[in-house]
Amino acid sequence: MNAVEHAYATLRKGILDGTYPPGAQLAEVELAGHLSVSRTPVREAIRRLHSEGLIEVFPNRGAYVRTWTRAQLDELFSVRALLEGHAAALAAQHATDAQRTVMAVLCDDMDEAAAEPTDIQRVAGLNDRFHALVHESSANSLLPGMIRGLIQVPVVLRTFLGYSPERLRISLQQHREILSAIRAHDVPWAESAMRTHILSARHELDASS
Amino acid sequence: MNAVEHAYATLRKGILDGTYPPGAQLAEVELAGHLSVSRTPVREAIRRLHSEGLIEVFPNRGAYVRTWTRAQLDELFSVRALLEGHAAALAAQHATDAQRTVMAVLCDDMDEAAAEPTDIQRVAGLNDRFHALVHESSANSLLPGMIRGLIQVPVVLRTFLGYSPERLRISLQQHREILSAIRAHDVPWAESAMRTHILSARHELDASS
DNA sequence: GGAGCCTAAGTTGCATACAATCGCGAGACC
DNA sequence: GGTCTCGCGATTGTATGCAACTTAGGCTCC
Repeated sequence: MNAVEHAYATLRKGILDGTYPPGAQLAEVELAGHLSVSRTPVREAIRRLHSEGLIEVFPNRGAYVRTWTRAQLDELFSVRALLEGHAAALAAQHATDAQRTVMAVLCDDMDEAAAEPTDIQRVAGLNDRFHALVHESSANSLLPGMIRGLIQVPVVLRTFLGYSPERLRISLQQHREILSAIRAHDVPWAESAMRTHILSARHELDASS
Repeated sequence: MNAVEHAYATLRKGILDGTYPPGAQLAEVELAGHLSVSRTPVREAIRRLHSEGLIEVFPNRGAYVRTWTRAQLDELFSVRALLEGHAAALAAQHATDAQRTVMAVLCDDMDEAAAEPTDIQRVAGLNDRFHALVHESSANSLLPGMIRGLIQVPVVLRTFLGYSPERLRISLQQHREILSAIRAHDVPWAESAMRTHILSARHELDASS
């Protein structure tokens, strides 16, 4: 793997898993030493993470892990509901049979993984793949990239981990409903089901703090 | 101005005004010489433009001005209608009196500038400011940045320049309607008027080719 | 004659050295 | 005692040199 990719992946992972908590400074020389690369690829990785909104950059003063306010997270979920709803609507029109089949398999796998309380991490991974597949099925070349920039925010990813078994069951049921709508080629239903799914998660976030 | 900013601004301008046409290669050494800076800031500017979707980067093979297909432009306008419509809806709820006043002034200025056929460029500038103000008035910290990434595509910017006097009049009238809706705090009206404005522009683009 | 390889030129990727800028603290002055 | 200023340490910003990769051309071999 090339140096930039290595630095980018490691930094991103560190931000998401809390190694670099919100507000922490990302000093170039320190990171370069830690990653065994020079400052150049570190700088490039930092700029890339900045463009994705994961970190803030102050000219001549360094880069810091971005902090999110409650209000910003609410805005984020609103926009996400808008875009993911649109993606689901398009998926209801354009998803291929193969894509529908994989969605069903992912739903089954999630049910299975959810039965084991220790597999939460695995459920989260399958959840990501399910959503990514819906975006991809929209046959729109812009949406996946735009949504990806939204859902990688740490808090969004961690939302899933705090779910109760009951709440998790509801979330998986919502996936089933989205899939049903896409299978039925029912555009408004798909859009609405996805919006419900996202806004429901936002409510959970608000309630849990 | 620092070197990166200089390189970024110059490159971006060159891409938008056609100095670097779609598909053209952006060689680092050549640009560095032309801009009187080293390759380092040029590289950073290129990466930034890449993250904004204006150029494509192939690892080890260079950067090229992005080309847009008809289908991608259609998708772009669809997403834009979605996001700008949402922004208008929020603006109807949150715009301040001062912001509404400036919107009205911008509409007046556009009418004035549109009377002179030579001032098309000025109309385009005022149009940008009007839309940016609506985004800002949404009181949402994510939307302006996301929409900005969409509307800076060369073809989108140039759409305006090809308008007939009659078509231009319609566009300005649509601005007035959006403003009326925002003034009336009528959320669905504002969203709908903005969507109409964007999708109408998309139709114009389709028809003119 | 055609396919494959090999070499060389040109480009990007990365490392390192130097320059510019910022922030903080010590000191002087009011 | 408080405030302003100067200077130093630390960090980012930029330039340049070398390494690695890609590609195109010509050559050899089949």
